[in-house]
Amino acid sequence: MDNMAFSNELLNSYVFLLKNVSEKFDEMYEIHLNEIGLKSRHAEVILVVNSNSGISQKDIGTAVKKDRTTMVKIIDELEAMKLITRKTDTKDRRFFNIYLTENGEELYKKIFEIKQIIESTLLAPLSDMEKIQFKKTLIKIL
Amino acid sequence: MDNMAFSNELLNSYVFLLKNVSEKFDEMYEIHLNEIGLKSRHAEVILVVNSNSGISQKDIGTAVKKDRTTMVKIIDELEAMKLITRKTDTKDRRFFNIYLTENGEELYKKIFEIKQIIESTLLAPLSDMEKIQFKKTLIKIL
DNA sequence: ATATATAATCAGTTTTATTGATTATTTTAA
DNA sequence: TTAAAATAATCAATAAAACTGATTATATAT
Repeated sequence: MDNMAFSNELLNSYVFLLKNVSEKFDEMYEIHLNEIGLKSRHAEVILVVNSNSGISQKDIGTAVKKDRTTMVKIIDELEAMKLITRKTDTKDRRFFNIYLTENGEELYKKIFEIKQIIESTLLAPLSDMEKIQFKKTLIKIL
Repeated sequence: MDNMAFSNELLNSYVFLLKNVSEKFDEMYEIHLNEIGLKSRHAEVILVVNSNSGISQKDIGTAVKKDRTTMVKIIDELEAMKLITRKTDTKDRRFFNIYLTENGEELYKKIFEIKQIIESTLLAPLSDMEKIQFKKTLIKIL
């Protein structure tokens, strides 16, 4: 392309800006996750299970916006990696309760560190005030 | 899930907030695009071609982060919809120059309107000052 | 002239997620 | 209390999107 920089029209569009900023975070996130042998869909589930120990597959799916059959696959993968365990719910045996293993908890900590690194790297151009305002604005939109 | 609202930990993470805000925009964008028979990967290309008339398939690919073979497919689809045309570059016949048809230009206008609607809807909770600051911050991060 | 490089294309594959049917279990309602 | 309806997880088949690697046509460099 003659001009690889972003065009004025695009720089003027919130949809475009958000998409690109979000992708920038995602790309960096993915690179760091690959280094610890994870894909982002695994990390995502580990984060959810960490803050909702014993959650069901279905509810993890709701949280990460994946359907029930996709969750079976992802949970299978995480179980094969020994990062989570399925335990049949004693009150309702249709459910599995999902828990992090010790390895899973350690990996959670690493994922958390990665998040911190990415945020401090990519938000470096902002002042502290700007960072706080940025977060407030994002929460307002959500 | 017991508590479907977002957890404090997640609300405190820029990665998470950005991802979710960006998804919120995407979802609404997709709904509106479906109404005019487009997928977001088509709209994306129409926007690029609109502001870079005659651009090559490869360079569109660079702009929308898709590889050469994927671009062949998407351009084929857009051509079948009569929204763009391929014309062999007279200076270097390895290239196709891609142009919007009249239909394509009309659809571009609709896509632009959709963007405006989405932005004014989703950014409604923000004050004018906040909107301006938000855009400045996004540009700084990019 | 010959070798190298590049844009577009095609066939085949991979990845990710979906649909629809099935099993096991629980809840509802007659 | 028992038969019907509902629900969580699973499985097989399929779909959608993108990629890999080989091929063709053309252009550039030595």
